Amino acid sequence: MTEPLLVFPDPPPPELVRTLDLGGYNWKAVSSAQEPEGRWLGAVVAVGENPEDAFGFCRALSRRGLDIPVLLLISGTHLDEMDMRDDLYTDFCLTPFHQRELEARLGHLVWRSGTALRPELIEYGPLVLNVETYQASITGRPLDLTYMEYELLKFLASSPGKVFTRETLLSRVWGYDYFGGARTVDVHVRRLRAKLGEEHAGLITTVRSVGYRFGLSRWER
Amino acid sequence: MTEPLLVFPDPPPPELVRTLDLGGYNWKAVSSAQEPEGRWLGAVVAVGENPEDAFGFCRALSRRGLDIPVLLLISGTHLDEMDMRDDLYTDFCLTPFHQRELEARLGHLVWRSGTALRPELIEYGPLVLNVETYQASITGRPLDLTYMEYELLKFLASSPGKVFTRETLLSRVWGYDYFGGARTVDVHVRRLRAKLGEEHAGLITTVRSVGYRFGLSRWER
DNA sequence: CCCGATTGTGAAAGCTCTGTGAACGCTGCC
DNA sequence: GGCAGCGTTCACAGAGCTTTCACAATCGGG
Repeated sequence: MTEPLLVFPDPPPPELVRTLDLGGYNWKAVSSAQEPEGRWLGAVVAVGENPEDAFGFCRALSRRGLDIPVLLLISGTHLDEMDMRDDLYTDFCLTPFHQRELEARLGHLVWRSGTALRPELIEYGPLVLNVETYQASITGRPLDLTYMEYELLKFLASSPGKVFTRETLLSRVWGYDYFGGARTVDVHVRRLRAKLGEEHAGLITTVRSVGYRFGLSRWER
Repeated sequence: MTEPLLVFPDPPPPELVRTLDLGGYNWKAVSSAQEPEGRWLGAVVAVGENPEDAFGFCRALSRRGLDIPVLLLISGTHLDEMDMRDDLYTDFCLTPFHQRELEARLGHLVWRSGTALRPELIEYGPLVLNVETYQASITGRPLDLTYMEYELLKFLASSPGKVFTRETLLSRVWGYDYFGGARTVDVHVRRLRAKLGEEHAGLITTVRSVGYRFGLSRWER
């Protein structure tokens, strides 16, 4: 079974339920962004009488670090509410909707999270991470990484060049509710560097007083 | 002026032309994917009687390596044609469309290529600060800045031409509760100037008895 | 042109941050 | 129970950065 879709609000509009069930989707309705745990394929958010409820939900999702595509169901009369809120949604569908259109949009959304957001291979220069098999290799040489090492490297390598603070890494890699010392990150980075080998240890650079960065150390892009 | 939108076919449907012009978009219609040269914000592809024309155009775009978002204009009767072609488009809009919906989708498409694809940059003349990667460069040459140097330069460059007192800089860059001497600012400015190089040291000017300013004021020079 | 105020400069002290080795505790397996 | 692998924590030392200070240079007003 594939990962479920997150649906807001709870209960959702009946015509949405119908389309989701007819399409064979695995879904779960919630009434707050605090509830969802684990992994989600995407979110379908119905904008009701009070648009702020829906937008608040979207905002809470991204604050919690759930980086998933969001499909908005919105009536034409509320279209203006979407101005300047591009960051809160991925796609939208006007209500009342045609069954076929929503199906197409859902399908596209799912396709997107299945490919664009989740490549099975993460490659950067000599480094290759196979997300499916949990294998990593550099210059063809296989890396024997532990679970946390793998997760950390995967997260860093997903956004080459971007600097992450230790707090961000702890919450995104270890879990948003993780409670532990920031030096844990240091130690894992050290072991990663050691396993990458002297030659490639520089793939992970330290940004003093900020955190760590993967790749792009020498002003490219 | 911003980069133009690519529109297919040539001539495009009149109601599309109307929306594009009303929205103030810079656009150009083409009848083949071979024509476009240079940079494009995205593409709007109207699917007509013969859907294969449009899809062929999209396919040709990606084959040419134009990695731009594509908005499909398609009638409900042709929705089935989109099955298994998720890779050819980014978003779609059913025809006949409501002016307001197409505007919203266009806006979202443009927003996407303006942010998701581009790093967050602070630019001023030859200076570029990448906020995400904590990297800075001038005339393409990378600057190796320390944390405080970077923060100070970022703050100054965010308001070109504006003069800041040392006290303001201390409270805004170092922190509102910072307790230290004002000369600290001087020293950091000096090292920034040194790293900017003789040629660009003047980017930070001293305003005697007041403070420092980044960039040239309108009245000088 | 002189003098006080302000800013630039070099060096050194002091502090913060990171790398590192080692130890601890936990878990699952034999 | 003993053991091995893993994640976490800790203490310490070194490196790098920030801040301070004294002094030189510069500016502007009288």
